[in-house]
Amino acid sequence: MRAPTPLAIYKKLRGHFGFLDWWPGDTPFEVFVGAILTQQTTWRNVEKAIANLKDANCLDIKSISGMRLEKLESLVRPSGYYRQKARRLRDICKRVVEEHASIECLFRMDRDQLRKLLLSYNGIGEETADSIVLYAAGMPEFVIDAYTKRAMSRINPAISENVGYDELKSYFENRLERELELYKDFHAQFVELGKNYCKKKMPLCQKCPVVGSCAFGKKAAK
DNA sequence: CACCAGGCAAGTA
DNA sequence: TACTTGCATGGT
Repeated sequence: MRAPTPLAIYKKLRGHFGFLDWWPGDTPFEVFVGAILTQQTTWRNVEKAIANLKDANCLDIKSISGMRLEKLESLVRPSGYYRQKARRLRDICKRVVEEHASIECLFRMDRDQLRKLLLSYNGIGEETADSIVLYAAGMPEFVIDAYTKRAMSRINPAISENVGYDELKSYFENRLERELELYKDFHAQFVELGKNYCKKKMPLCQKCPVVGSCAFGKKAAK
């Protein structure tokens, strides 16, 4: 049994979970902030932080870039690592305001240039940069995260859970059409799969919707 | 109680 | 280059 192709995996997930209207945010800036705050944290906690920023009427780049650090810390506290995140978020917003005036201007950049610029900010790594490019700027950039690595390592024995970020990203991009809605929904499907069927404590994905093609599941079923 | 969540950057060898 | 460590709240 050969490992399923990315498109075959997507079709199975899509059939199981349906289309996921994922990471909606009222504005691109809200998505941008959410992408940074959600690092190594549950979305539930990020929602609290975002709600705090909204309640304080501060969910805009000017407010955050000029805010006192202690105030921003108190607002984003529920998202965890709050001191690091507050400082990094503020510094990133400051740089965007100073060097690009607005998020809208930033997002008018070429896709590769935007990604490189985002990576140059302290606090934005590969996954966050790609998430921002894909969901906030709306450009097709495939996102890899811990769930994607874990799920793929179980679905395809040739892929290690410790696979490099760029390596796995290229694996998908080389086998899929570069299409915005596909990239957005595929990543959402992987997160849904991860949360429901592919957690660390669930080494055998018996109920996994991709189980028919999952080597790990078949091995366990024997 | 222990363990984990949609990472990142700085430090070490 | 490749590993290790600190960061922190909130849910199960």
